[in-house]
Amino acid sequence: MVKVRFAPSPTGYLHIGGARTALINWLHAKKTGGKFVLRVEDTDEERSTPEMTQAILDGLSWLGITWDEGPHFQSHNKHIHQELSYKMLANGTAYRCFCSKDELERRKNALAKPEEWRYDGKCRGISKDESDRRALAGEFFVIRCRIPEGKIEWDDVVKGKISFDASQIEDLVLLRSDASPTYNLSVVADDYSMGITHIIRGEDHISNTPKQIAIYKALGIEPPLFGHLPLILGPDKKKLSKRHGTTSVIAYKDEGILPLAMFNFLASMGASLDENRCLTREEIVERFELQKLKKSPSVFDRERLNFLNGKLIGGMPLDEIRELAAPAFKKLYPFLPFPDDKAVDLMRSRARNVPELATTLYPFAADDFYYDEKTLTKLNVESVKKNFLGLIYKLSSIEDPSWNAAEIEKALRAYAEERGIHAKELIHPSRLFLTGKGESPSIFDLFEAMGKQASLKRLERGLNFLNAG
RNA sequence: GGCCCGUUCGUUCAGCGGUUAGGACGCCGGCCUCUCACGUCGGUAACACGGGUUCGAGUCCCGUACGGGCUACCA
Repeated sequence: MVKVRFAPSPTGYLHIGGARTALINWLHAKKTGGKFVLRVEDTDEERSTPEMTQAILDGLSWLGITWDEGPHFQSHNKHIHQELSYKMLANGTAYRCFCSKDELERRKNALAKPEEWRYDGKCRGISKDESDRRALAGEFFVIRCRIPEGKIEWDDVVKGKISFDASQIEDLVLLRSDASPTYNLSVVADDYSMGITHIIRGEDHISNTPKQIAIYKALGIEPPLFGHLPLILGPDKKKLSKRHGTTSVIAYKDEGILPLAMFNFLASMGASLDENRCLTREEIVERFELQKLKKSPSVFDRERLNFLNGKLIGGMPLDEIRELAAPAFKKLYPFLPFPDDKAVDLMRSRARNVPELATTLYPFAADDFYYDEKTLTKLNVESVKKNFLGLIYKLSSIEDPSWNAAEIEKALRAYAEERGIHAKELIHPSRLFLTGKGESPSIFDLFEAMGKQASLKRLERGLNFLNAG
């Protein structure tokens, strides 16, 4: 059975890249009927915090990524990892290195090209007896993995064949001088003990893979399958980072991005889904194929995320929209009543995110809004002063039960004809008075959704405003 | 510097030896119309370069260029 894992280190929020890695793993698990396990790589005690762990969990949950197992904490397995390194020491695939950091640094800098430094294997040849003796005597040491000669290669699930010459890989440290296990050791140990079948992670781990394969082999274990995902780039084609603005996935929640939109967006990077709408998670699972992922990196395109989000909002069931918009509205305007469904339904098509929708709902709840300056200056003030009292009178003559878009339109157009003016002369100012904006949905729908009383009140307010000013 | 990975419209995803190189986002224009959005119709725009292989190459191979990643007793 397929078993995959997402193994973040809790040293920061769940960022876009991590979220995508998690998502791909999740999709592959779902697609194959496998399991998705969550493992927190908290072995860096300096930088790991419980808050960050929680933040990552929250991020995943928000996206709708659920885990079948875990979260496991890598730090809990420390002693197992230590034992493993001693096992390697015993079978000769690892050895003690007594070089101090300073000494290593010195040797490195002594090189003509220090940047080409790799551990020189100085302690490789120390005999077992001498090694034991020095260790016993209390000398500090690290345990390093003995990388055998030859090639280390694997068939990457997404990239294809990748090959490293062992000479390029240094004898990496397995156990530090404080006896704490190193990342590569811990990862191998945990992946093995958890029965992980596919290690799907970011491309930035490619160079770790030969090291880990070497450890698997030293331990006499068959390595799992590896798949390395291309990174997500910023608009400048560099690895996405804080410099590019928001990278924490959860921050998009506050920007009004819906989890499903983000899910679609992330799933579509490097994969071909239906580009034109938001799919359900199930549909995405159906279309997903690990082997078909693109090998080259993608640029994070906020425009497309927005598009997807807008599509999602436009096509959602009304009650779902209300549930999203109501809290957002409450947050913006704590003391105002939330407008009814008619208003929500009317305004949703032009909103690309939730806060935007909430903002446009304001005129339905209150009438103290400002008028858009630009639209105001374009207004034919004289015409309004001349005609609006009559318009208000005309509209007020519509009986309450007949207050609907069709009737209102009939009345307004009839009135325009009576006065010998174009309907636009009434429509545009009405729009401004009703919403404060120069653009809105159909004015007649607006009248209807707002209700007779509120509509007329807003028209009066507008007229008074112009008369006063 | 070394090693590894990559390279189709501005962005994104198709294309898997024979296509007028397609779809989407963005942008521009038309339609709809009371405005904006939606929708719809149309337009813009790409195979990094050079060599091979082949009757034929975006598609296969090799170089070059460019981009990216890694190069810790971090993960």
